[in-house]
Amino acid sequence: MNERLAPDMFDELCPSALSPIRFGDKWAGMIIRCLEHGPRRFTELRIPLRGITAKVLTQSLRGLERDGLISRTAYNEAVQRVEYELTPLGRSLLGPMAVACAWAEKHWEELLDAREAYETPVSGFGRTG
Amino acid sequence: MNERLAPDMFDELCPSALSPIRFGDKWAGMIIRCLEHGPRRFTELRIPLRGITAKVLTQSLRGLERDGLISRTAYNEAVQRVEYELTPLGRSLLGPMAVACAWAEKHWEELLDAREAYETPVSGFGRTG
DNA sequence: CTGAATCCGGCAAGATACTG
DNA sequence: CAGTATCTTGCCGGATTCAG
Repeated sequence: MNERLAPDMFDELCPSALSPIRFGDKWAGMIIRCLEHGPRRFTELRIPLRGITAKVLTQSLRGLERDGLISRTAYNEAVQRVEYELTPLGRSLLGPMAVACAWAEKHWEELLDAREAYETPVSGFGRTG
Repeated sequence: MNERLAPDMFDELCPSALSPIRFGDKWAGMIIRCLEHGPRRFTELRIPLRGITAKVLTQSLRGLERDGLISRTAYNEAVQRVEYELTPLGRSLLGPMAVACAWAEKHWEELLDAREAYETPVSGFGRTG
């Protein structure tokens, strides 16, 4: 169990501003998903969160810890090791997250259309017409 | 139907940063709730959203409109009147919002406890210990 | 009444460099 | 490996003022 996190675990434009539903800060939702199947190490988390800097990842993890959604465990070994894991409270968020994802998936086309329609108003009869 | 919006429709510290689930920007979730039972006027919306400035309300409304979640209708009458209303897409968000609210209500105490515990680490054995 | 214009402070997010 | 320190930039939210 607890296989490697795939580098392409998330879509290229994730987190997308197109979804109106957010969990925590910019990266929190993705981090929670990464922890869904067991504890993960700091560096391990950086793989699917392409390009996230250590500082930003630390910030987001601290926020989740503060909210009681994840726990942090440091091991005193030869090689430094720190693991993050979902708390029961954090795990209870998976339900609402699934609902949010289902909604986004179902209405993605509508969201795209709305955005496009707003950007290109009909023949100039926009707000100023 | 479509009674007045109560000034105390929302809790005093709403929107609260305590809930990790957000809908749109800071005010979007509350605006959507305001529109749940029918169209509302600009000034009418300002009542329950205590103290929101016209600029910020306009911004949030524009964002919701851009996302296809609400529609805007201006009436050419003696007194200027503009109404905002949920689109079917916007209305479809009420489900996920109910889920989010139920989650927050159920786990509110845990969230408070987590926050408090994080602020006051046990006898100094905090991160730096 | 329903905004638009302008200005501002604060904070989020990232780049970069450094550390135990 | 798992961060911290520092700096910079951009955006968010709000105050104030003005307009159709």
